[in-house]
Amino acid sequence: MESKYNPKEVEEKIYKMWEENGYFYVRSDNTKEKYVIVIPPPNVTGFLHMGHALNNTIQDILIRWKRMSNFCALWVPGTDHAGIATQNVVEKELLKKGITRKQLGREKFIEEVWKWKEKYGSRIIYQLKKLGASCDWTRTRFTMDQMLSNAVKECFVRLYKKGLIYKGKKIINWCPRCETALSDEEVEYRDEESQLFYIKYPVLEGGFIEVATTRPETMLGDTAVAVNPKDNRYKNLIGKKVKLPFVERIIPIIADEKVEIEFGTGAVKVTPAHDLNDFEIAQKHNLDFILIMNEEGIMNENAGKFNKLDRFECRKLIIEELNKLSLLSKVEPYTNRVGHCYRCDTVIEPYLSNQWFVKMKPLAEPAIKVAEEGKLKFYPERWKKVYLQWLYNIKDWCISRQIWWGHRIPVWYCENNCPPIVEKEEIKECPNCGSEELKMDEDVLDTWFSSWLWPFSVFGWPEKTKDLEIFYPTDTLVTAQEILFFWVARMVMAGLEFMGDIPFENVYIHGTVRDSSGKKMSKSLGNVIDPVEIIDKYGADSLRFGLISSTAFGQDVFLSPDFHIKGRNFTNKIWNSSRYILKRCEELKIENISFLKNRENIEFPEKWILIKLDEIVKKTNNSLEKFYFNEGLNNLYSFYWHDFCDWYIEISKVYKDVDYIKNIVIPVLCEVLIVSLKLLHPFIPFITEQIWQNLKGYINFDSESITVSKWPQPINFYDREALNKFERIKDIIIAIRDTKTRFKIPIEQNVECFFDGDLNQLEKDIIKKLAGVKEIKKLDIEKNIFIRHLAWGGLGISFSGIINISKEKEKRLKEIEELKKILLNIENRLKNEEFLRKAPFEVIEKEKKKIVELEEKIKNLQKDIQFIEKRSE
RNA sequence: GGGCGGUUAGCUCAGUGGUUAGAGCACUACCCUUACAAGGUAGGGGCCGCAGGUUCAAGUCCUGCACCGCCCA
Repeated sequence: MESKYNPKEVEEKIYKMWEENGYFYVRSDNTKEKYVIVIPPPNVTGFLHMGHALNNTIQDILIRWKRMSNFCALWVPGTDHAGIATQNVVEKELLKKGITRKQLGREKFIEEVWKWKEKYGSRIIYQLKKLGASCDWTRTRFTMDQMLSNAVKECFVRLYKKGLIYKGKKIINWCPRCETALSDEEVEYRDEESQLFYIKYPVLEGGFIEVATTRPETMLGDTAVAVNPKDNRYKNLIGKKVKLPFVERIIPIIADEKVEIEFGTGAVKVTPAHDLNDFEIAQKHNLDFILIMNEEGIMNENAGKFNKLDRFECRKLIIEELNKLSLLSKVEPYTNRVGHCYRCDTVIEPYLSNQWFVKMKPLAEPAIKVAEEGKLKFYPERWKKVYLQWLYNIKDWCISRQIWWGHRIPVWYCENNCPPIVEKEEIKECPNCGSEELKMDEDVLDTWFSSWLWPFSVFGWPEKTKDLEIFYPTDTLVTAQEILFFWVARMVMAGLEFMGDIPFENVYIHGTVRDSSGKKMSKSLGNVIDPVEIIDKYGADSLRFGLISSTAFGQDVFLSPDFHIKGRNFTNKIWNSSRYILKRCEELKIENISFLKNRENIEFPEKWILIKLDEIVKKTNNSLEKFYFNEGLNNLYSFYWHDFCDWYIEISKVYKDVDYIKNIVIPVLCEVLIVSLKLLHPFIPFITEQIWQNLKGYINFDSESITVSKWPQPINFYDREALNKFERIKDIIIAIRDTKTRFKIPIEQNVECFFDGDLNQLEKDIIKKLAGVKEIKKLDIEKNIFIRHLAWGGLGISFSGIINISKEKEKRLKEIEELKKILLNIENRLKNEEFLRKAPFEVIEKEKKKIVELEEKIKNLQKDIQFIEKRSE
């Protein structure tokens, strides 16, 4: 084994070994208790980013832990077809060759997308493997697969026949760049510094009425001016007519309570085809709906002389012209929220359009119930409130998209205006009139309309498959807060609607990965840390360690550029410590080591580390049960590095009795190593597996690979006396080291020591080795020594140099002062009758014990000072 | 406007009412001691954002305020 751990050489090989042995593959006829996770499917166009890395590391930890705990642990992987994003990517590729989508035509274009998918669609899968994700790849799904497409059609038809899907003309969010409708969730709102324009509309009967707007170009589509009926300023104008500039349309001044008296002038222009509020007002007042733009955001013939102008060009020009006509009375700076397309960031246009919708209220009700009743659990729990809030105020979901890549809406229209035909299979003939002139709906469905079926479509629904029967419902969903509404809530609705049960019991929501200043990582900000680069340079284990150890339960993660260093150092530490243990086994030619069966006749250091090991098994289980991954990992880190390496391994070097070493020390070293590796395996799978493989032959293993080994269980091993003995030795060693450091005695220079308590030979040997001591004798103050008074007795170190008396005294005086303060606090606490009456017995006892300890510490420090003073005489 | 989260060491962060508030990095001093310098040993460094309150006991619970971030309208 090399002295430096090189993950590059190891990780790829190990992953291949796991796959070849089929460790992640789960048979449907497995009889073990099952534990199932479905992956949040990444975009097929995607690159692995830090969010994915965190999300999938967490899932991998859970699945590896459960797999080792003898569950039938299934993690279903896959990707989604990301309609708009993928179409955009392929369009861009084609444009490089000078071909537009429209030139190519629908069928040819779809072919191109599939070609692209075949070529690049497995990139993210490959990257997940690099991360170490232990998915059952034989079950990899894609939302455009035959099986999953079938589920989408089934779902659409069922909901349509139930009356929960309808087509309607409504104001929707339109992206003029993607040329499609978007759902409310797909619009990102941002505060933007813009301007509020005050425009004078001439009233036919004379004078003007002034309206305020941030989007003056929409005036071309105005079909009314509205005021609040309570607004005294305008009471006399209600019912009068306005002549709209430019298009010269005569429109009424109407009264509607929705108009805010305080906003702008109190009079608002009403553009029913380009604004949701105005649309609602228009429906109430029977106004006309006039679209003034085409689907690309270019003004149309209804815009009169502004026809063919881009919407923002048009805005500029309108302002200029209004100015010329003296109809622009003022312009104010104004901050408003502007909607942007979540895929391409283009400013969204509210747009009157004929689209398909899902009626959400009836679906939301059962999804609300399962959360309220606690059947569906959220970790951290606060997300339940956010989830419920969204469901309480749910609006209908616009599911049609005017793009080509996706599931085509299974609806056919007959030339004779018969009712639309909604069927799963292709329709050749109108069931109403028999006509063969049928046209299929041009639109495709929102990608999330396939994702919300994911927890059961991956198992073959609506077919009654074996997989579906045993793996649904799944157990835990691990996801980020950003898609709580997009995805999580909708999956719950779909699960309850189509399967009659929640799709998962636990929803663990982790935070967002941010840079160290708290900003989201994004390419445009240039603050991205690329996980693939970290894996290539430092290994997946370093990445996983860094991510998990710095992600507190449900909190956002702020990553500094060197967040992976702790993990790299730790893996190196694990590597070298096991290298040492292996070396010992080789030197002593021991093979087939088994763990100790009898722990009676072993020395206290062995007992101590085994007690600590049992403790860490308990702690790790506890942390994993609660989803406290960082706590679990950090405890393991501290145990492995500080308890095992710093103390036990060092002590293990002290023994000279070969039989004891062979029969006890080596088995203990191996047991602690193996159990630690197992506990660490879910977090850092590669190095733990590599070491497991290296130790084969030396140790009797319960399995070929650590991946499928048995998860450690606590055995409640405890021995108070051994712990006390260990603490005593530890204190003495630290005191000697500290004294040596203070007096500038090199740590490797062996000094003479004096101690007035009893020490057996082993204890003496340990102190000698770990503290650098030549000989330990009975305390003899006549010698030229420096004494410190410990709780366990006086400790002297032979010393002939010069002591900085005042410095030593000062340090101790300061310490005494601090201890006295604490002592006083505790004494007061113990004088407080209410404390004595109300505090639990154990707490009071603890406080009393503390008093004794503190008093002794103070006494010992005072003894130290007396000694120092005497020496300085 | 409503809601949620955060504010703890120089930096990044843990801390699930009950020891004298912790870790990693950085810093200081000494050390290449045969597993590991990606290491070892020892050390310095905190009005736990501010102001009240509840409690025998508050970094932890409650209220208000300030600042930072997010979500929804």
